[in-house]
Amino acid sequence: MELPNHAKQLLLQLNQQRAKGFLCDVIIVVENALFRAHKNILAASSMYFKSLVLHDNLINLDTDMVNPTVFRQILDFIYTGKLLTTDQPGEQNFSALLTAASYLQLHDLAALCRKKLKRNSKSFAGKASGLGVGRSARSQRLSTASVIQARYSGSNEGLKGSHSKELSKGKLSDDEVFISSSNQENCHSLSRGASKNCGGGGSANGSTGDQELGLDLSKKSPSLPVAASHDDTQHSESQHGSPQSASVPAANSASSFDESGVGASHSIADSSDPMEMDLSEECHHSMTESSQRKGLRHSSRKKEWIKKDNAFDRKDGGKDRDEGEGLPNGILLGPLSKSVERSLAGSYGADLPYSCKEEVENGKENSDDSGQSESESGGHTSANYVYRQEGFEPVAYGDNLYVCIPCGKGFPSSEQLNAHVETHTEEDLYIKEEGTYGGKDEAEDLSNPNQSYSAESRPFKCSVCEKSYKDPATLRQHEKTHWLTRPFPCNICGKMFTQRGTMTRHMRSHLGLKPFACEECGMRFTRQYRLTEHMRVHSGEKPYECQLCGGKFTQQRNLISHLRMHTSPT
DNA sequence: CTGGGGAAGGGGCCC
DNA sequence: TGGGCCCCTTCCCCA
Repeated sequence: MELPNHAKQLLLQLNQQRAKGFLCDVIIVVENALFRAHKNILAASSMYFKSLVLHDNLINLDTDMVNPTVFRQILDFIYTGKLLTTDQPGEQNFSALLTAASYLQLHDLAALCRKKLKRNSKSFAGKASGLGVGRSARSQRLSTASVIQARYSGSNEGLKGSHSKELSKGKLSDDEVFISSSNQENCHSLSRGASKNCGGGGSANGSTGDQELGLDLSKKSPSLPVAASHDDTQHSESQHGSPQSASVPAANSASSFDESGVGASHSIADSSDPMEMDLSEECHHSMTESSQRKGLRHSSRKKEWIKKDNAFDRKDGGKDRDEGEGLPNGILLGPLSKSVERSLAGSYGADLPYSCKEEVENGKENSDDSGQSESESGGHTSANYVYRQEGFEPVAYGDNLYVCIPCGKGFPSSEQLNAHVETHTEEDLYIKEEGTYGGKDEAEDLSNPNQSYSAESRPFKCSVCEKSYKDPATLRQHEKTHWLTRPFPCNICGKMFTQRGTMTRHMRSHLGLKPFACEECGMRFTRQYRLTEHMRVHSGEKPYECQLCGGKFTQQRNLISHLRMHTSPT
């Protein structure tokens, strides 16, 4: 007995899950693009992947061996068994595919490509120029090898693996020759241990030297400008979307996020399949330049690397704001991956401490939110950066490395993401019922004093409820209370908050930070207000008086609970 | 044992 | 970004 389509259906489901980011537990960084996938699938497809995903949730691939376009094809191939063609000329594409497949130990795919190339052209070796790499397979191989040697000589350890051993034995296939020259393994292993060896030392992006310090870590996340200058095309509509109207990528190529409209000159930008979350060239370059001009801030007007200064509380022992400059764990690839990996090497595995933010905004709430989010929620030991894509909803916010692809919301853990994904059965990300929203009850709404304010004094009205505010910032702050997903997670317990201040305050309780001390008794408090309240114990002041019985209280809240006693039926 | 008050912790939210 | 205030809740003490 056998279900004929079982495997196919299973793969289909998995691919759909990949499209949604559901249960994805690994991120593959290719040059400037992120791809999400399932470890099991990758491990099943390649021994190389298997070794990579064994210990890491983030995989950096050697950009000399694979570019985002090719990797997207490969990922699609892994999940579907089908090789989708690109705009690239066939030979170039297959050549690049062969290189990448060899590198990734996807032997079936490599064989397929070889066969295809042989069929297409007998002179493949002389003609083929690597896609996006601009070299022939042969020269690519050689140059890569030399590059690797220059960069990593003497640093092979840890995962340095069977490939190099086999290479030394001279029994490698073409595929395997590539692999041995990959820096991936080195970086991979180093990233878990002493990734500094991968960081300042070399960049697979080919930029010179020290990218590790290329970020302007002192820069705080700026407020997001309004109105994107949409470059064009595919996803401009999503720029106008509220959080729930984020573009939903097609499921057949689930490889992450679209960056259409930017980086058009990039080698992958002309792909018809808008799935990469691609750090655009501009962004990437700005980083590179920045790294080259260490300490200088990039001048990209449109996109920028922003610091997610997430030391939760400076007063409370938050790390120095510029600590990132001295971060020890340089990562091999570009700044994003470096930072990602660095964060992965940190205390809270899934942190995405850096990202590139594009200052392209629609000026709507979601944009602001992302901006705010970017400046918030962070590990207590790392600065966070978020890559913000033009025309795309907020993606990975700080620690929220796990991003729901359909809506673009980020989550600090895969569990939370998975829980969130299930909510997509709901039409709306807002809990919006008649007269009830966001867990608030009607009574509270009706008692909302704000409603009595005139429209003149409070012109900024919430689109969800009837509350209105004096300024847009407060309105934005308020509107977050309607969101299903709270943007500010606690890095310790994962609890989510609508406001950073609340999260920061919450973090104090984790760490026992009580900056406010009573001069009388030495008792310490997490909040000034508590100290003020407490001081009444010493002064004997009881400013809160029950109008019914005359009872006096030091705390208003105790008066309130006392009043309940009066009013309760019992 | 129970209920009330005192004191405090923590979250929500507006300013 | 932090302060301030509101709310809910808990813990402890005591009558």
